[in-house]
Amino acid sequence: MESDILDSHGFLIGEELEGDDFHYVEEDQKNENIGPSSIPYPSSTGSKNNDLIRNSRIGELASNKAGLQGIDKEKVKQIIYEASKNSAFYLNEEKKDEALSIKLKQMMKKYESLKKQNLSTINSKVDNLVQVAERERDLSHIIVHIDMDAFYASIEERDNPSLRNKPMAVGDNSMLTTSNYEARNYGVRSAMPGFIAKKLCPELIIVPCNFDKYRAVSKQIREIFSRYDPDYTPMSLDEAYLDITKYLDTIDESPDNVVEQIRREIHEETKLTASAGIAANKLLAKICSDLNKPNGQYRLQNNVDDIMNFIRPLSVRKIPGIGRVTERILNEMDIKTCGAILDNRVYIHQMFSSSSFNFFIRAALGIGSNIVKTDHKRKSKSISRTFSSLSKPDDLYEKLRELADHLAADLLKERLQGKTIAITFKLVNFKMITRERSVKKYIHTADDIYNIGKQVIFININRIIPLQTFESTLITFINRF
DNA sequence: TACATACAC
DNA sequence: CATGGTGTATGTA
Repeated sequence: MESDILDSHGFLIGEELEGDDFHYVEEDQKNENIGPSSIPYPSSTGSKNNDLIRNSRIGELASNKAGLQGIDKEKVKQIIYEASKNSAFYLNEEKKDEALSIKLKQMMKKYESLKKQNLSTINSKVDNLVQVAERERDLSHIIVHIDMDAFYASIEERDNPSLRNKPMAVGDNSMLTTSNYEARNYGVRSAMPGFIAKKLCPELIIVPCNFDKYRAVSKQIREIFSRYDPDYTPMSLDEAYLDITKYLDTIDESPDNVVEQIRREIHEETKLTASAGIAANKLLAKICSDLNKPNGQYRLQNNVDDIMNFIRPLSVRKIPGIGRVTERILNEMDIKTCGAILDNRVYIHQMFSSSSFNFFIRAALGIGSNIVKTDHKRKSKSISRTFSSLSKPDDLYEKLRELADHLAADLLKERLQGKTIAITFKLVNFKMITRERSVKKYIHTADDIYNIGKQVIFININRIIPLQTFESTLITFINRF
């Protein structure tokens, strides 16, 4: 996706928030995670409605660059706010935001006191840790990240020409998974409810998901990937990492030309476009693949100076693993770019866990993994469905039955078994509660899942979840292995 | 182990 | 007439 506020390198600073396509990932999820998860932040001022619009998921939906042929950003925000403000969903977002603000405020208290201290004794220790990270830098591989452009939407347009050049999205009235570029001009984005999108763009055409088709196309592009790296890592149906180092040894071509060729083959064989990033590791390749979207590629040379010049002005939000919340925390400390992470490394060190510190520092140095493998061991299997409020426990058990049957069937396909069953209740107010139970022996049958799940539900209906709220709307079973 | 949060897609 | 589903990592108790 094209950026609007560019610095000398063409990188986006500050603004951003285009958020990529949002895809259901039904298979081959290789989420190699990364970032700091729950950060022990405490703190902030009870921010109000306006802040919520700015900070929450709802605000995030509005903050992209709408406004070419459609409406401007303020208008988009306003429409989303009007459509959301009285909903249970919005209320829950507001609550979550308040909690976050309190934590942020406490964090800031700590930060302010740190700023008054003399931290010079810690300096050398921190610099040492930076040196340790620097020694991990490996510039010997050429890693490619390939990302299909508006994947689901492009497939639907390809197969139905009447959809072309019109604002269109894939999904349904309650949730969109992808929108095409015309729709994005109206502020219509993935992860936006269809009914809100329609308010932003009344002409919007919403096409239902067709996963079988997307999977088939995914298989096609993966076959192409395997020609260049048999050990490529698929991250989702439309995205993958390749290590083309070995391939380059067999041929007298530049990395850029090879990637052009991959993208050309994708286009010839699927009539779809892809974008790509080429760099020394997965972190950098991923960031690069976003820079010349759609239908473009970006090469970052395997050279420390180039990498540092590239990463220094980059908004922290561009780092995979730094999301809305972490960005907010960093911004609160006046850290907006990767360069600022390095400049404030001592504060980062004192404010965060060591694993978070290590993550931030490596990201800011442009250091990341360059291991690209196909094999992957799954750690959990889950199934979840949202349904309208239920009033009787028996209704809940019935849902449990259905989901347990499905889950067991899926487990059988992969010959999986596990020892932990977790159930997530989504209450009518959108609050999520999870309760789990581990057992001694491995289980995999629908009956076992059902029976354990039923106990978990039974206990919590009577004790933790008040009868009223157990008009919950969702159940998830998670099986850990 | 149990639960919550953050993140990606 | 209304805001999804699957998976991973991490912090805290």
